[in-house]
This record gives sequence, C-alpha cells and structure tokens, in this order.
Amino acid sequence: MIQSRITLSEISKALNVSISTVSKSLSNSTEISAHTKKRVQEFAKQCNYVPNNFAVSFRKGSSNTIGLVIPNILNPFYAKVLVGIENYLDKYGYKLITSISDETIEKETKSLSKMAGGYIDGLIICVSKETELKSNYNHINELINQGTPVVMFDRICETLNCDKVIIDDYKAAYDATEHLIKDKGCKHIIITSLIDDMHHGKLRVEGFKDAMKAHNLEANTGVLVAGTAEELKQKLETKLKMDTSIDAIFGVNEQAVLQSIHTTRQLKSQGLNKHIKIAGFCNQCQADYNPMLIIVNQNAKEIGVEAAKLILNRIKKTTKKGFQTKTVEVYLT
Amino acid sequence: MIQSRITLSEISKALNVSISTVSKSLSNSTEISAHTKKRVQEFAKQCNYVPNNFAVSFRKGSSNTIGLVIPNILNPFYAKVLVGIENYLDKYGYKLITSISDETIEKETKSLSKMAGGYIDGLIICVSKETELKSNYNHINELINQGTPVVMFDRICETLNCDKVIIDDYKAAYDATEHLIKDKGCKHIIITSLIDDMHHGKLRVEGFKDAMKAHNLEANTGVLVAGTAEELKQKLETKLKMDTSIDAIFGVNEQAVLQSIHTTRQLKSQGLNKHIKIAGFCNQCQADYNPMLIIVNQNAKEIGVEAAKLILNRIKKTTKKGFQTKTVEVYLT
DNA sequence: CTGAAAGCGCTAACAT
DNA sequence: ATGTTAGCGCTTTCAG
Repeated sequence: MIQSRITLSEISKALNVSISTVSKSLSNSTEISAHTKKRVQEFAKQCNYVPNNFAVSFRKGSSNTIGLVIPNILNPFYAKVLVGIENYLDKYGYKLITSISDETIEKETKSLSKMAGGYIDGLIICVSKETELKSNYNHINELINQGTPVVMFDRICETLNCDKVIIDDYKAAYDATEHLIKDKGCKHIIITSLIDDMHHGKLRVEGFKDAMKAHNLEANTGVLVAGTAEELKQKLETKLKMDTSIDAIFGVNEQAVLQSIHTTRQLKSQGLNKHIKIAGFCNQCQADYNPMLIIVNQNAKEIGVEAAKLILNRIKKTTKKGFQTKTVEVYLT
Repeated sequence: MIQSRITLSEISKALNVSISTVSKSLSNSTEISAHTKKRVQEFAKQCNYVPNNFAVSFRKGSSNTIGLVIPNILNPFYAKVLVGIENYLDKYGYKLITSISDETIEKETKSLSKMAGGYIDGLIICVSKETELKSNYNHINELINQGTPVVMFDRICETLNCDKVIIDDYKAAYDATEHLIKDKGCKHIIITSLIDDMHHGKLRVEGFKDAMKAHNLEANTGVLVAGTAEELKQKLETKLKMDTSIDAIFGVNEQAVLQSIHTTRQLKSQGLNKHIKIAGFCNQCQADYNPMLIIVNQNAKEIGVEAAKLILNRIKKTTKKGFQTKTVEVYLT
C-alpha cells in the first residue's frame, strides 16, 4: 500500500514552492495568489495527488468517520436503517464503518474497542439482544466517557448519556390492532411474539392488549410467545386448530409475522377454509408480494437519517442541548 | 473527540521510563524485562489506554482495514456476502468499511476515492450495474495502479489486474434446469429474467437453454425478459394464460423468482388450478417459508469468505502468483 | 502572499 | 534491558 503516492513535499519540490504553500493552495486558502493556487492545483491533479487520510485525521484529531454497530445485517430493518444513515452521511462527506454484533455482547464489545482509539468521530448503535438482556452497557459507557458522541436506536437504554432514536412501539401496535378491529372488522385477534424478552417487544404486546380492551375484546388468552420460530409454529397450529373463531394474527416482529404467514398458508393448503388476516411489524414483506398484509412500517430509513442527523449535530456541536430521544413516526401499509 | 485519552508519552512520564519502553512493553516485546512489562501493562490498563489508531496506521502505512463496495445492501445476496467477509476479516483483526453504490457509477467512484488515500489496505467490490454496462473501470484501475489489492466478485471484468470470485452461473442454471426435468418431471419450463443485460444473466439463460436442448425440449419460446418487475409480471401473466402446458418457471435472479412466485400465486387465487414449480437464483426465499421452491443457493457467505481470503493473501503477500479467479460451488436447496 | 518550523502519537533503527 | 531519536504527511501558527 501507499506505493507510488505523491506527497505534498514532492509537489513542493517539483514546483519550487514550500510545503505550506502547496497545502494552502490545495485547500483553496485565500492566503495564496490565484496564480499559484492554479499552478499547484493543476499539477496536483496531473499527478493524481490524493491526501494521505491518516496523516490528515491524525493531525486534525478527527476522522470524518462514523461507526455503526447493528445486530444483524440480514434483517431488512437494520439494512434499511443502514441505508438511511449511509445516504445522509454521504451527503455531508462522512464515511461509515459498520460492524455486526450477531446479537452477542462479545462481538459488540470487540467492535467498539476496535472503533475506539480515534477511529471514529461518533457511534450509532442498536445493541445486541444479549446486551439489553444483561443490561450491560459498560463498553458503550467507556466510549461515551472517552468523549465520543453516541446515538442509540431501536433498542435503547434510558440511563445512558446519549441521543436516542426510537419508534413509539406501544402506539404503533395499538393503532395497528385498532385498525384490524375497526376497519377490518376482526374480533378474535391473537398476537405472536418471538421477542417477548425485549423491552420493545413487551411494549408492542401492551399496545395490542390495550387496544383490544378499549374495544371490549378479550386479549389475554391470545398472546402466543415463543423463543424459537419452530416453537411458535407449534403453538400457533395448536391454537388455530383449537379456536376456529380466530380471524386475525398480529405479529410483533419480523420473524413472528413471517411465521404466522407461513403457518396459516400451510393450514390453508391442508383444508382450513377461513381467511385469517395478518398484521404486524415487518420490513421485508414486500418481498412476499402479499398485498393483503397490514404492515407496521417502521420507517427504518427515516430512523437511520434521524440517527445520522443527531450524531453529526453532536460532533459539530451544533447542539448544546441535553441529550434527546427522537421518536420517528410509523405508519400502516 | 480524543478528549481525555492518555498517550504513550504520558504513561512514560508517570512511570519514569522512556516512551519506547512503554511502546515495546505494550506490544509485549522480548526486549523488555518481565517486571517492567507488567508494570507498564497494568498501568496502561488502569488508565484505559487505547492506542491512537491514526498515529499507528499513519506510521505503519497500513490501516488493517478493507473496503467493501456493493450495489445494494437490501439484496440478501450482498448482505450475506458481507457477513462472510466480516466474519473472516474479524478473525484476522481486520476492520471492514462498507459503501453502497446504489447501482450507480457515480456513487461507486465517490466511494473509491474516499477509500483511496491510504484509508484501506485492500478493496472488495461488486461493481454497479452501470459500471458493468458501460464497461468503465477507470476508477478501479486507478486504485490498482496506486498499489491497492482488489478483489472483484459476482460481476467481474476479465481484463482487470486483480483476483476474482464468481460462481459458475452457466453450470448452476444448467443443473437446476436439469433437476426440474429429470427429477421433477417438468417438460414445459419457461425462464424469467430481469438482468438479461448483465453478463451473468446471459450465462444463466444459456445454461437453461442448453439443458433444455440436451433433453430435447423447446427453450427459445420460453424466455421472458423484462426491465422492470411490473413488466415481467405482465408478460408472465399473458404467457401463463396463453400456454397452460407450462409446468415450471425458472427465475434468473432474486426479483424474477419473487415475481414468479407472486404471479403464480395470484393466478391460483383467481382459479388457475395447475401446480407450477418454481426454481431459480434466490437468497431470501427461506423468508417466504415455501419448501416447494428449488433454490440455487449461491453460497453467498462462502463467496465473501473466499474474497476475504484472497485479499488478505494479497496484502500479506502470501501469494506471489498471478491473479486468480476462484469459482465457488453452488448447490440446489 | 509565501515560507519556516513545530508537532499530532507512534514505531523502529540505533545507541547505550 | 532501556533510552534516544528520526520521521511518517499533514496543518497551522508565526515570521517574513
């Protein structure tokens, strides 16, 4: 690496000017005459001059790079958040370095320590499941104490000193449930969850329950919680066979929605004749080309954009305000 | 940033030793006595010492960072490749910096120039559609000429001086088609493609045609090519209604497979009674929970791993050999 | 308007 | 076994 790259000093020699003149010319400083600037700039271009990023970052003490840590890139929710962040940062000349935690605190910590040491100007993170369950935020706090601005999204920790971006999980679930009841005429709705150990998972179930109660419908018997997709499938099958009055399933997360679709589709091919509506939190259901679904669009890209905005504001010190929690609007699709 | 971070010099003062003693101790050099090493290491840990990555990279002239440029992170094929790369690099202490080209040559070029300037030790790239169609590889050549090792995958350019990773598109399509014919008893297979302008798209169609011919089946009338998913849908509907003998659809890419599933499913709900088998190149169909699909598993993760291997070998100069093109095995699922 | 020089934090070659 | 020192490429005072 750094093989044939030309440096300021070489340019300065070739042009018989000082290094600082070259440096200033290339940054278009007003201190330098138009003539010299032009000469230097043209020569630099000719030689394919590219500044050594490390020297620059080292000298300036900042890298124009934001770190992103997400649990899983195969989940389209996170992929979309990434796209939102990337687009925004790109506009402002910032680079993005991404790490995947695979839902483990170990990989997460490792990533953070790699990113520490001046590698990043700021961190955007959705913590791993393990991190949230264990409530262990030391690795993040270390970065914060080091002075690196942090933005958490989706899975947040109230007590950390950083900005946060979330959606109103409770309200989203409430609204979607109400939509099933009022607009779709459903009365026997059950809810499926594979993330009932997570905070936002619980919030969504609460939203569902309260919406049901508000319409005098029974909610408690229809909560199907499982640890694995397979387990959920079993429970769902049993439930659907036992209670044929069920007319809708609400899925609390990506996998729960997909599994619900799958299971009902399978039961149908086995002769179940009833049409069961499906709704829920899902970011890849356009892939399924199923227009009948009612999807809570989490607006993932927007979450990304908001997170990126917050972090840049913090870095550029545009905001002096205390840390804020931004709630991104969601909508039904 | 870099607020309260402690430096080697500060440690050296605190401990009354020289900077180089500290440096050597922390890198566990044999030159230093066990006692001193221990003293320094413990103190450093206590102070939460983190080396300044930029100073290190700057000094050493290398960054332990690989750049990755892909067209679209929402396509699970690329997402899986990323995961493969990330896992492998992580094992060897390398970081990954990712950029999305959105299938445009402009964003791609921009990303590369940001990554130039010593920011990365090597580049792994799947070029944008535009890049391939225009056959414009200047931006990549520039990096190569600068001395940065490059690995291309999936969409490659034969003439570039770099390692490459591909799958045998022709063979994969041939085998899948043959599987439909021999094992599934299909005789009237049509093929759908949304990437017939791309090289690997054409190869796949060739594989399909040749397999059909080898079994004395008519192939040419069953090639459905389109520029958009919507257009494909129209053509497919027309075709399926016109020719009721069709018993299988082969999708050449992600979207073509999904659209084929969708369209047949829709026709079915409209009364079409025939079962049409679907096969093709797809990386997200587990999401669809449809066990009847025949999927060409592109082994995306493996492609990522191979690409990562190649780039690290090049960087560490393990390989002195000329540039190689690695073909990753695929299999039917 | 241009140049000289210091120094960012670290590594490694070279003393001692 | 430890210390001294030069210098990576760049920006940025400060002097001319």
